[in-house]
Amino acid sequence: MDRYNAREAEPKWQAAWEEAALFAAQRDPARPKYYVLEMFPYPSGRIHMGHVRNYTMGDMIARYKRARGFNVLHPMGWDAFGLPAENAAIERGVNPADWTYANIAEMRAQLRLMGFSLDWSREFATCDPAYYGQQQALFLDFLEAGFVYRKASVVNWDPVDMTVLANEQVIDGKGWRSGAPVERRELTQWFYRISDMAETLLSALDGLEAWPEKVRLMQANWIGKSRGLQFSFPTRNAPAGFEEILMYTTRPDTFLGATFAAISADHPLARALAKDRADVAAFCAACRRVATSEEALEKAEKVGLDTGITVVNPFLPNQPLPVYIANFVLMEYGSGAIYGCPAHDQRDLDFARKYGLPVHRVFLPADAPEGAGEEYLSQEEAAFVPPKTEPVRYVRPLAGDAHMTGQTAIDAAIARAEAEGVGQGATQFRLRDWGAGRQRFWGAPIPVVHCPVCGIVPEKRENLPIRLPEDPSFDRPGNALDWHPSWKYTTCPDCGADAVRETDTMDTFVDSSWYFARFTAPRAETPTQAEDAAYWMNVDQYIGGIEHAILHLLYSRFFARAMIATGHLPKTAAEPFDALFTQGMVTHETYSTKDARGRDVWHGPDSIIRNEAGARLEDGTPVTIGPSIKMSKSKRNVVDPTDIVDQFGADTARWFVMSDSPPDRDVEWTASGAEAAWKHLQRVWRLAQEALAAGPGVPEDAAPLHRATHRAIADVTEAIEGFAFNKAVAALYTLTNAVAKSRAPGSVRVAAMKVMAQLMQPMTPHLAEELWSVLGGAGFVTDADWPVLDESLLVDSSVTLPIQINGKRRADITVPADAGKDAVEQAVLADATVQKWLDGAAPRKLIVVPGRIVNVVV
RNA sequence: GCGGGCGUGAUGGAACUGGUAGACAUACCGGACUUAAAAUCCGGAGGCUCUAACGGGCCGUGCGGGUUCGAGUCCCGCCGCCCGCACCA
Repeated sequence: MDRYNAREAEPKWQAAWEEAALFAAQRDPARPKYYVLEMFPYPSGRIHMGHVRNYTMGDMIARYKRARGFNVLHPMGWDAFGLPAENAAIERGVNPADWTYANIAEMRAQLRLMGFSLDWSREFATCDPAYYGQQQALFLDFLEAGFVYRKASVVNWDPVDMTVLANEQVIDGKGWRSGAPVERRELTQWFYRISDMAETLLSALDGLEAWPEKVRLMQANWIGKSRGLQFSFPTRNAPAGFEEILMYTTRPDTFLGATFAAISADHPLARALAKDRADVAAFCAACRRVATSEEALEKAEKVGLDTGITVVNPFLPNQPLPVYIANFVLMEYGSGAIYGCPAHDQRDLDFARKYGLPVHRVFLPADAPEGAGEEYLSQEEAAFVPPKTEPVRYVRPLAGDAHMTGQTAIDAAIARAEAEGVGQGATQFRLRDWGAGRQRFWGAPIPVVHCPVCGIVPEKRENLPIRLPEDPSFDRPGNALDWHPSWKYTTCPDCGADAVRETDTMDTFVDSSWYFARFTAPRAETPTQAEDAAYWMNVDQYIGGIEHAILHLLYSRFFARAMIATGHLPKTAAEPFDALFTQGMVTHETYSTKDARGRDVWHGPDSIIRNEAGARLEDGTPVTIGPSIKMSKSKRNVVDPTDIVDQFGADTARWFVMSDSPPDRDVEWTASGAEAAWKHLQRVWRLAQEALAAGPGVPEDAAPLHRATHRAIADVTEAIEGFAFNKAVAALYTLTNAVAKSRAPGSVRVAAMKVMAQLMQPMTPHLAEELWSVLGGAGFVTDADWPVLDESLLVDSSVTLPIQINGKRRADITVPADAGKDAVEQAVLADATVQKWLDGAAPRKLIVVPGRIVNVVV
């Protein structure tokens, strides 16, 4: 009997689908649409197993929905701007565009081998001028509508590479590439006004019911809403212009526990003082030397400098508070100034003890005994920070009773402060505006011109796209657009004077913030096309990695709203992704040996001989087997999907990554697992051949196979709908076993195998086509309707009920499925095992759950 | 520190709103076929224990308690692991 030959069948069916243009989506208002999208890849050069898993999930949904009669849009493109292309240019002297497009060609070919049902006619790369030109048009509309603006801000600056660094690119205070100490610089930069939408972006999260709770929480935390009191304290001894300091607190109930105030080193008052006082200047400079990364901040000791200035708390006029400049106060949050309440904040307490400041208690645990120690903390005590919802006993209440919860006290404190004109309730967000300019070459140029006469002037729309030059050079650090001999020199679109282009390019997150909308009309002369956007939006199912839970998804939600406001999307697209699924990673064991100096040397799976006893290199050197972790080049625990396709075919890889592990968890790639998947597909193929060759068989055996087939239809359908692909695979194994055991007539087995082909089509489409074809199915199985479930076949005529005695299973009983409670009770009481346990007595209790279980209490 | 999630055989995992724990698979063991191996097919299997056998018994979902006729599932208290966020005032 012939084996199933994936190497021949897969290209054959891919070509046939292509020929029939099965996956080219056409707008068709008569049919319900379904838009399924996987996060598009960065063209790094090769696809990896993570891609295979991600796109197989999307393909399963796309193929399943198509079979259910939906008009499916399932596009693919390339998130093609970014630093790796520039690094390749610097290291190897290649042109970033050439490098990128070569990678795209390579990866496109690899993706096509997988047989995904993608509409390749909609493909684009974000580095295509046709794409980023429309992005520039969007930018101009956003600028006009006020969604984009310029402001000065403090950034991490690498003085060697001459570029701004993201916090993630600062390692131990040094630039990740240059190793130079990072400076904090104030630069004028482009920003998206996302913070104005903080409230909307937060409250709309509630409506995203088909998003993982985890992602919604992460976004909510990132937006970081807090309710508190904003107020000013009058100053003494402060320079002119600083008669008061604006502050913010979320715990105004601790107002009377304030014993000091602190401002950021970047606070205007600190800067003013630094001009005249060397000690202040030196201290502030030292604070700034610490990079803004969280890691660096956490390690830094909390230090402060007494300015000699004091502020007066209007509720404690006789206790002026010293004002410190402190390294832990952030200018970016609130107003850059705080008061310290050491008794109820550990950080403030550490600071107070270090500088010998008083520690005044505001409240005690509700059940604390009255008496000594009520007003001041002893030296050993930690700060008392109970949840706001917990009732406590106030010894220094600003307003309200002695006994109340923190929240009640906060509300009362705000009310009193407002009534006395001392401050007002205010909401703060952690979310800051999105700095969207990068001093890099390989990004979409920001389409504005700096004119010495007119200032910042938007480029004329008819001049878009503003293309990147095709001949950049990377022989010196910094932004190649800046060094280009001619590119930036232009004339002012308004007055015609000599002017220079903006050389900042857009953050690559901009590119990915609207590509899903562009896919609905990828060749339109405007960013989107109204009918297409109205028909295809929203994305019904979005699938990608959890690593994009915050930035990409938040920026996309912002962009969708800004695009609605500027007329590029229908109002219904404010939340562009109806459902989100975050898939787990593909992991693999790691293999290491030690070199002469005792350092780890990593080995790839294909250089290892692995058996039960362990692992060794081909020359016999024993190898240490490490835990299964995400496939990565540095640990070399990578399996190339193309190798698997060569060896077993795409269907095997697809089947394997859907098996065993739930899609939101990690799946461990193993050689034996891949082989087992391949064997299973071969087995299915063999069963089809056997079914075709089978004779009349045993007619009585037709019914069980018929039932097993419909059980599989029910289970696979439910599993796919519920994103439980591992259970869909399990249900198909069960059906396979049923066919293998069946002695039903050949025609019945052929019918079962045709259903098998239909149910396997979303996972292993090539094998499914081959089966469908030899079994005599009409047309493509890819184009066939989903099999129709006959629910009556799911019900058995009799059921076996377990019998528990005192909650322990002791026996079982088979009764007609429609047997009434009385009939079941009688049958149970007649059962030999039950009679043995009852020993002649009547049961104390008899619980019958129809169709489920019986419990006898003796 | 804050927030979230998870602990089930050798392994990945399954178990609907409390109702036969371990589906399905991997690895493993035994058998058939074969000169042999591979492939394939058939069978076994949570642990302990009693029995010559057929069949029983006890224990068992991280640990300890609770609710219930009945708990992997619900409640309380611990332990461990993973992930995200964090000088956020």
